[in-house]
Amino acid sequence: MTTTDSTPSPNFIRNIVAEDVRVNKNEGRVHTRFPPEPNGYLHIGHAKSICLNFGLAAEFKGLCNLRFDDTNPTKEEVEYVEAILSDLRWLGFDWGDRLFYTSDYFEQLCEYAVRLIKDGKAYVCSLSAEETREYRGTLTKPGKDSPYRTRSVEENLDLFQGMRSGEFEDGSHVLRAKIDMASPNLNMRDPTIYRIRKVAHHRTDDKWCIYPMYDFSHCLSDSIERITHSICTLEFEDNRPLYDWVLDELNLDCHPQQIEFARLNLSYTVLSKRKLLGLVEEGLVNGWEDPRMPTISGIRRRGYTPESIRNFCDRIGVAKRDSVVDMALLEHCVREDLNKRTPRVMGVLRPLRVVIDNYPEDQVEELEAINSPEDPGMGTRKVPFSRVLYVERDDFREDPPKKFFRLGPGREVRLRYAYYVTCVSVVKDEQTGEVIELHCTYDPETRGGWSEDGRKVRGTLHWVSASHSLEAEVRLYDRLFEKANPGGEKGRADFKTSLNPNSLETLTSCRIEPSLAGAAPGSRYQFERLGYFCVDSVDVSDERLVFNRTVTLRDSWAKIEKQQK
RNA sequence: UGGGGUGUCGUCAAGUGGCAAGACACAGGAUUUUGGUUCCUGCAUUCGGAGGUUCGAAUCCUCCCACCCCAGCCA
Repeated sequence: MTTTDSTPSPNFIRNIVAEDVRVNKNEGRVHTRFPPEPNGYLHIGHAKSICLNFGLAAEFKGLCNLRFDDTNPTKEEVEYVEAILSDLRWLGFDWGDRLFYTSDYFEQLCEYAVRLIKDGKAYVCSLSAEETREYRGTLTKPGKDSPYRTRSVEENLDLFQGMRSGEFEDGSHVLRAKIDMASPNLNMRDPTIYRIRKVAHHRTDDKWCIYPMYDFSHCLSDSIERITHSICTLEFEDNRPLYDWVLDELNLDCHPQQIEFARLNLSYTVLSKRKLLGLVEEGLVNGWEDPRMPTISGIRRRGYTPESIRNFCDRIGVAKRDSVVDMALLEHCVREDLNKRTPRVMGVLRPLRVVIDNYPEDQVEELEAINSPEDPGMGTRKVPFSRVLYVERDDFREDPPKKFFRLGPGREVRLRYAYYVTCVSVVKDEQTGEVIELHCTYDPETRGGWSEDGRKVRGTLHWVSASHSLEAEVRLYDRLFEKANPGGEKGRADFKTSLNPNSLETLTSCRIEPSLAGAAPGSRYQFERLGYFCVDSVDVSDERLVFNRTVTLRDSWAKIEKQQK
């Protein structure tokens, strides 16, 4: 559990709910719901809504339902409902026995529609989609009444029954609410509430060929479930009068309050199902679970913890203004969590061979290493040391710049938990001039990395024993987009043009310390000095270790180096 | 140029007539066998702008400006 779980920060929705409870509105009940449409995978933006809805219910000892808003069979699939269910469980939320589907209510919804027709509040309109658009008017010009608006109740009842029983083709008729074609709010210009779709539904199959629209079904589903606070995003503000209209006209005793908040935007990525689906369909990423995706399943595979995501959602707040949260905050949250919980381990991403000239050929020492400086309770392990090692290529410079504390010709550094070593010579490839091997000497008096004489070394390097280390593949992930706001830029440029071509770098010859043999899929480690990594949960096998880099460690040397340029 | 919303630090965000919280980021410094972690310090005399009310305004009033959403038989 994270420390912030119990201290929610104030926000306007919480204030509304707290006040409602205080004055005993809804008999003091708090009942929210999370209502995804199963037309894609959940992303971090949904996590904000999930944490808000479930969090409010928990805080005020209420309930939160899970409801699949499955009213459009052309876009929805069981694959998505299953993915959503497993993402929600992984995030750590529990809806008890309150898993619902709007499709559960199709019969009841249909009865409500009939009631509206009988009350003269709805009519069957036989305009084509295009004609409907023309009749609707524009932002500045009022619409015109449909010629079908004055059909009799009997005729409407008959036609709607015909729609339901499959007598008509898709698009030939719709059921519309009779409100006001001159309303300045376009949503109130006789909105469509039922349309014909002769398409199999993932749950009701071909039982229905008419499906209710969002504006009709959502408020009614909320009311049926006796929801008290119906929380949605800002773009539904204009739909609120319609939400209220339906419930008022039907005179329902349970009339939930719709409250809107700003959806999450995150820098360097996009959070829209449509755009994410585009990336998946065009093969620009490897599916919804690609570790670069801001989807819950992508983030999970990347190595994030549910706790870090929930903590992030608590920290970003809830408000009505459009905003873009810095990706650095998400990264901070996962580092904070992983720092406390992961064991440290040594792995060399880009190996450079090092021979310790004065170390006996056949000798191997088992050196003790601490598993976590954050938690001594995690104990220690043995790491083998021998004459031939690998260190990180980045840790050697033939011509070290200022403030470079690592290895260079003639320099002495500490090998973590091992010895002080001094670089005595450099072997280069005759053709390319590339450094391919270092020769060092070690000081036997510094075993464990301490020196009796108190002399100091500036740098401590991670390393592995060449013959004992394991080969591994490591995937380094970076931001998916180069632009901070790829979705929200002005102008016409396609968001995909700012995709980061270097968002994935695969390293195949990495060397990992032997304690990682058989590491479980999904298990997380800190590779010292490099970052947090997890064993990939998809591409694993007995003979192959694959790691995903969740996030780098903060790197103040990188900043210094950048400043020097 | 219809309607609905929103403007508080680089980025989020509290604040609802009485001294502008906090977090991230950033910049310094201390500790450190991870250039990690941790710790300390600094970082909005001013709240989109201009007027007004008031002893007192980010909060109330007036006007203006900017940005976001709405013309699916999507949600």
